[in-house]
Amino acid sequence: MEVLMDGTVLTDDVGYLLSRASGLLVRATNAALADHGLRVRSYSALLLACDSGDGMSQRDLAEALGLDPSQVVLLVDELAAAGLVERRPSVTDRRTKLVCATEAGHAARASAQRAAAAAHAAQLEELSDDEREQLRGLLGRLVRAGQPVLRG
Amino acid sequence: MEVLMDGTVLTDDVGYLLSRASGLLVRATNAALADHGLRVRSYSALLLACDSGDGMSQRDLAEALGLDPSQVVLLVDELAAAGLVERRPSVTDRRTKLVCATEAGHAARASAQRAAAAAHAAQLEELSDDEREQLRGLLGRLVRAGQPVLRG
DNA sequence: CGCTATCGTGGAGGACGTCAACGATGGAGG
DNA sequence: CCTCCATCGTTGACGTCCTCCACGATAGCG
Repeated sequence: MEVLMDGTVLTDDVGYLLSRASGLLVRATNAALADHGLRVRSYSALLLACDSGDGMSQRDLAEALGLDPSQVVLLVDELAAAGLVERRPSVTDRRTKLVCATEAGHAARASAQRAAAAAHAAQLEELSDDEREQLRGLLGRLVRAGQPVLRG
Repeated sequence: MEVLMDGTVLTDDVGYLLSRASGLLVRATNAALADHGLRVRSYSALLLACDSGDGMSQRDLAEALGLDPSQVVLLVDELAAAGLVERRPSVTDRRTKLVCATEAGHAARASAQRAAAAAHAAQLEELSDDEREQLRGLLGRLVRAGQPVLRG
């Protein structure tokens, strides 16, 4: 067991700060994405669908997003209802449905990404470029250590 | 790949990593605190109640936790039902109720803190002490920048 | 052909976030 | 003193999110 001085003061606890910082950024990004009819959840799913050219199984989507597969159903339903993605049957496995971004989906992604990046930058303006990179590196290692199978 | 734009790849997005890392830590800490009948929420509130000797108004609790005051009501109800805190009337303002930790509350805090710190350390073992400190500093600045009024 | 695993889907239940309203109290101004 | 408004705790409503369990359909293996 190591030095456990973390958390003696709540506002200095890494977990507390992580939760608060995440909440602040999510809220700000949700507000920015509202104009585009998206939320962080659906926007993230749209991003993944766009970036995987051939489409992405809902199972892989769930794993990449850290969600339960049952949540992905509603998420894809919502995106499909908006015409941003479509479910295409896989030719190799008739159980899986590949989530593919439509042309409208790619267009929405482009404009939504600008809005998200703006909110993002506003929320992170406290940090310099180097510090942002530092933060990203540290968080990336934490996430990959806690969630071993992570594509990318 | 040397892409420097945030969000071009979802798994490199600071917001995504923040949300995932926070979720991982919260889940692990909740599991560790379950044996003590606490969750991260109630544990955090208990910490604040313990550390403010004279007690803490529910309004200040809400602000410190970043919650809506209405949520604090149920939170304190739960802790009070478990005998860990008690609501004492303020002598200077009869509207406010000061949340004070009982002796059982202080005891529970001590044992729960060990469990929480263990889960904490396990989840953060990927990082060195220096890096943890770095992370804490960066997150602290983010939170304080986004939530100007924050007291220790 | 069975047996087991996986994929998408649905539903139940709880935790959580947000907002609006209320009674009780405090504080400032006429 | 009395009136107006702000604040504190509380309640309720509504929507989002998470977790788990179960089902039909399909895959893969022996």
